[in-house]
Amino acid sequence: MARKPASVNRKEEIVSAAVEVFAEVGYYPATTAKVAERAGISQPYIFRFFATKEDLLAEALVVSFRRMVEAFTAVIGQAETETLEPELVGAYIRIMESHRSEILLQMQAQAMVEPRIVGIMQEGFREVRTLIEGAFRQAGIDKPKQRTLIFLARGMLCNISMSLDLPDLMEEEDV
Amino acid sequence: MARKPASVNRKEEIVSAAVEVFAEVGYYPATTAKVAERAGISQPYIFRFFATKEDLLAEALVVSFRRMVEAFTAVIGQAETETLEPELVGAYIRIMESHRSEILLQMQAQAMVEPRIVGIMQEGFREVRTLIEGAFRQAGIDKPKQRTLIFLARGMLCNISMSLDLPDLMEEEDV
DNA sequence: CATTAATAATTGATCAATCAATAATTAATT
DNA sequence: AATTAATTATTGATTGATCAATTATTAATG
Repeated sequence: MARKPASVNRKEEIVSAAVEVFAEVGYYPATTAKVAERAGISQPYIFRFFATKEDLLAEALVVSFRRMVEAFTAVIGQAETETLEPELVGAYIRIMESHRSEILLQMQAQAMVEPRIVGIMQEGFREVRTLIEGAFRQAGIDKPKQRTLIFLARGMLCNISMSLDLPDLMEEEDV
Repeated sequence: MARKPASVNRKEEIVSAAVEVFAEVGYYPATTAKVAERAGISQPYIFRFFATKEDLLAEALVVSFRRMVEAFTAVIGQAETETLEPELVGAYIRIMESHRSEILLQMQAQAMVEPRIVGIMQEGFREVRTLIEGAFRQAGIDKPKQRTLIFLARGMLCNISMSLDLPDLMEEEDV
């Protein structure tokens, strides 16, 4: 077989492929062979970069939380007090559109029991929560804790609405 | 091996065992052997009642939604308008306490892609949503659609808080 | 030519599902 | 009532497939 030319980003390419495949078929049913195929490399070569499939999942989750935190941080850095919350909502919607697979993967991980994965999810949630609440408080928004809870809760329902293809779930206009 | 005496509830016993085991280790990593052990029967005997492991999952999910709908229906049938919403919240919390595993299983299924499972989840969510919104509307609660969304959203965040052991996530008292 | 990047081939374990056999129960027959 | 026949409930043993992970090789690069 013709060999693939070397790449500096091999590791990132594998993570991106993994996120997609894990989201498409589910982490457990997903095979490392499929991930490799998506990344355009051979299956064993994944294990040059990740000791186990779970390591790969862990890295994918860390990346997805990092992206989210960076997106929110950018908004917080430049939004006016009045528009802060809707802009954070907007940022989340943009992530859901541009990185749907990462959200789908996070959803899977929310129900996993592997201690390592639980730890990463705890850390990710705590970081996001702290960031949002701090921003609300900073902006002088009333009842920041409560507003943060509602913000996160809506996000989680929004995920389900997307994953199960139930747009009605997010309808809120009472006429 | 000494045979187990016949039981009329075999099927329900298997479903209950499956819910527990699926919740404890995850649906995919869970083996039919573990489910059988929990149910106190032999592994192959599961397949007398369920053609596939997925069939068993499907039945478990249907059961879990039925329980939830029944609990909410009972509250709706007897609650005063003023206390309707808090009582529905109370009913949900009681389910989370008494049937934690069913909630954990629903969470897993929220991110699954198997068409059959997606269908069951869609139907379950739609039924719950319709039930709650109808009750809010019936009770003359203002903005029933919006209130339903918030109710469901809180429920979903509450699930995550439970599954990831992050009680802080549901703290809402601003002092 | 030595090092690094990559693949091919293989393995060992796991598990859903099948199949054939047996224990328990019920029904029929004396 | 005892005996037998038929049916149902349940298990033991096995299989065929799948897959993460390892090892041994080969191609590229500087």
